[in-house]
Amino acid sequence: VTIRDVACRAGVSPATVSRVLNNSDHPVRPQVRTRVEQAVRALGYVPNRLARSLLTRETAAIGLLVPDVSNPYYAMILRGIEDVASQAGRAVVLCNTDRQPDKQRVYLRTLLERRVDGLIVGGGTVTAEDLRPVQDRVPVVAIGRHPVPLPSVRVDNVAAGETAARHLLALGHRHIACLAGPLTSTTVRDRAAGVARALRAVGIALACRHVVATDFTAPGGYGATRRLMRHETRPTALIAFSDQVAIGALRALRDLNLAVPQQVSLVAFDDTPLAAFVSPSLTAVRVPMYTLGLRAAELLLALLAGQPAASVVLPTRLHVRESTGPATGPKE
Amino acid sequence: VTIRDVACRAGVSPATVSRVLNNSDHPVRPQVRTRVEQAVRALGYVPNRLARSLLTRETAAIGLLVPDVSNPYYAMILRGIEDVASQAGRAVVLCNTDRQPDKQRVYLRTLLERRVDGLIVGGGTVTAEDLRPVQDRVPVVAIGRHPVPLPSVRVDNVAAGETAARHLLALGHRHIACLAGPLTSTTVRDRAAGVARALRAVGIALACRHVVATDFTAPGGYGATRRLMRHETRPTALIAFSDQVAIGALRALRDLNLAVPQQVSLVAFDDTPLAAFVSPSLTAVRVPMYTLGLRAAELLLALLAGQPAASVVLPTRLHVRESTGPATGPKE
DNA sequence: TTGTAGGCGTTATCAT
DNA sequence: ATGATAACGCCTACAA
Repeated sequence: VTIRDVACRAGVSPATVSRVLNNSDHPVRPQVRTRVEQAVRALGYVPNRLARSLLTRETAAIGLLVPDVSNPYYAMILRGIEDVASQAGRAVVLCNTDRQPDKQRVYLRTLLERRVDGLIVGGGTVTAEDLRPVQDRVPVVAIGRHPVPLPSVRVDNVAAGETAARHLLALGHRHIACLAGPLTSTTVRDRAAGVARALRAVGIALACRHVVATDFTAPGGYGATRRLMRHETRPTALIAFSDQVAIGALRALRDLNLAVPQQVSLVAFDDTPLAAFVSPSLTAVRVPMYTLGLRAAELLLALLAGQPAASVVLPTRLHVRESTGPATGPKE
Repeated sequence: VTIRDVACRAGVSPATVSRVLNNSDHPVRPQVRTRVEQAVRALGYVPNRLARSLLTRETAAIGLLVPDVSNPYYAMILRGIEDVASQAGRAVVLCNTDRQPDKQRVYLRTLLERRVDGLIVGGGTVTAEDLRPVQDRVPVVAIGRHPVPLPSVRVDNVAAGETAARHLLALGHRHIACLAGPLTSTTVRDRAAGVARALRAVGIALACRHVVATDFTAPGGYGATRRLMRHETRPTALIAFSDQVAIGALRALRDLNLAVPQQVSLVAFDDTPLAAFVSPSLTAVRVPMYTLGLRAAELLLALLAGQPAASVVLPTRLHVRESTGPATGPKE
């Protein structure tokens, strides 16, 4: 059932139906308008956006490329994006890349074929080469720092890393290690750089083996912690690059009979709702994930509206809770 | 740049280009084929799926309606769906309904306008009326039990509820309460029904005030637990309807100086990766969320391929960990 | 083996 | 105020 059928039934032309449906500013006699509306209802007519898009060259769809939505970090970002997109009448097409270059390429390609109006990329792992065929066709907004120059919404992860490290340094910790995420992630690298910088500022070097790569999961954090704590010179403080990793670390430390924070302090990143509820509650650097998505979507919409792109850097803040404490002062 | 431009540059007709691009079984001279391929590359031609879809009446897109992707439960489901969809060359359009009827209606409508090939609904909150205009246009698969008859993929939540309750009964618990989710969710109602049934079987009634509604979050679980434990007759065991809720409960119990499992036992639902890592680790009924999404997508693809729809019921299993123990036998 | 032409469902332009 | 007509970019009979 097409617009012609409706036109037929209402005894008008397709053009008129179109005008009624789109609340066009073109004048339509009220009589006719209601006749059309009745016909629409009677026939259960649902306009075909494909046909419309073909003509208008707008799909009202945006693509989202992230490593993995089952990671709460990206799930929250996605929620922020979808909220503003839907409010603007736009649909979100989701793609999970798992940080795999070939997946990324394929997804980017199909998103272009689908003629999304714009897209948002996260994870910091899309290359300039992947993006070249995309960038001059549709606006692209990045979440997080990307190797490619792109309008972006991000937090200053270097500063955040420094904040985490300084907190521990202030508590007297000198042996600090990182439970990082995938080392291909710019976010991970920036946080590690921040930690390293804060340590260097007080004359401490962050040894390579004190930055343990893992994935952003609790099991990953668990394994990384156990591996790390095997070393003869155990760190007295850990910085986990996500809440999930921190929760895994917490369990590993418990299994190793290391009390948190009495023997080992732990700082987490992200600060999802869980951080405040686990025991001990996690001292964490809050990253405003929902807002990250929200602002990214807003930025993209602005670009689509022809407005200038102003990259955004959102603030992070350290929330001190139970998982950090003074370096074993009493004993040593 | 359209297919005509490519045709032009390659010195052939659009039809030939189309045949090359779609690997049509229609014969094309190898020479010509490579000429076309070169032209495609030279021009950076990206086919327009909208135009294609308009003609073929297939968009290779599927819609997904869930309450909230930032809930790990749905995030995992989404991941499962997206994995099989992308493998089948299909895109997933995500919609967050927040269980709000009007949002659902709007989304269903726009998904129809976009001519998705089919859709998957989760959350058990879509009504028959909402679905009527949809169902006879595109195949719909449900995740979880729905008030509407629909091919579905689900777990037996009644049985799962029974399992959880029986575990506690076997440990000697007689005062059992539920930290439920939104009572509009069929999943929640089924689990509660299962618990009630198991209790009834041993002559215990599940009082209304022992089923506390909340949302599926840690703060929600925290608040619900505190409210519940104010009662003079405290339950000795709690059943939380998600891991998040359970983690909130764990914190509330700690704040109330109630030891888990010594004074209060706790069973969780879902069993996300976190469950095994928090302390005490959670005895939980595992719900295979990823598989739920996977199978739902497979079911939808089967329907789209014209194959018959066979609803699926996935098994759940109780994983006993640290959060449950015998009812205060020694003391009472 | 290749090309031509018609149409998928809309909207925009130009008449009326 | 309404209608006819021509695209939008592609696929697919059918013709050559």
